[in-house]
Amino acid sequence: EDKDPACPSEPCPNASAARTFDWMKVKRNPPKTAKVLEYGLLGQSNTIRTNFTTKQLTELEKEFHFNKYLTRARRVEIAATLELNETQVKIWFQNRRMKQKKREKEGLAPAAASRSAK
Amino acid sequence: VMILRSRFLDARRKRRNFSKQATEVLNEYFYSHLSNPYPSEEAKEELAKKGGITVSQVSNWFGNKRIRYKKNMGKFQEEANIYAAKTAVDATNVVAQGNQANSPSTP
DNA sequence: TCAGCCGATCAATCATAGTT
DNA sequence: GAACTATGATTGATCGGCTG
Repeated sequence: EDKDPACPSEPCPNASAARTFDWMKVKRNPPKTAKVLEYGLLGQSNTIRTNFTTKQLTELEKEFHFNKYLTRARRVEIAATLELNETQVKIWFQNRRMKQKKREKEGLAPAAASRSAK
Repeated sequence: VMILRSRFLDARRKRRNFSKQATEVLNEYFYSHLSNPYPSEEAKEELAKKGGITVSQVSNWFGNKRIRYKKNMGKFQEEANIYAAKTAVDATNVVAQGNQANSPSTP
């Protein structure tokens, strides 16, 4: 069985095997969280994912238990207290809510789960 | 500012590799839909059922697979060929168009 | 017109399981 | 058994669509 002649060189746009489809080219914009802080050491933007400290996470989690949704005022408050952007706080709550939903959904259907008895 | 990599507390991360069966089902879908490997919620449920895993695990698998595949396509060529031979439905462009009565080559 | 939310996904990273 | 690789899960952040 012969598939295709495989293309030696070049971006052969018609190879049944290894074609590059659009989804493979998708590129996300780097996080805007790149702060150039005080120092002018810019150059490469800190396109790094912010690592929240345990303290920040603890506070956020605490707040989440109190309110699943934040008001503008509360968000400003928390952001200031934890030294985060309002956006970061907003996004954190959004992600947290999704996580919560996922948890509930999963923890509520373990039903039959027995593959092969080992 | 040092480490703080206190990622501890995550004892939950007790990973277990999927069964051969699950991996088989997932890869079959992935490679037979290589032009658009984004299963719908229904498809995910179907795959989850066939593979004996959860829908979330199916989502995680596809997420990881897509990223890793495009990161290093060459590394998956062999695997692609293996599964490509198994199920070939997908054609260049996704599909759809209203016909739904017969599938050309499918037992 | 526009900011916040949802749902899905990305992308980097963690921690472990499997190989060499 | 260390060193390296394969892989499942987690998560801050992005994308597109919908809505008040």
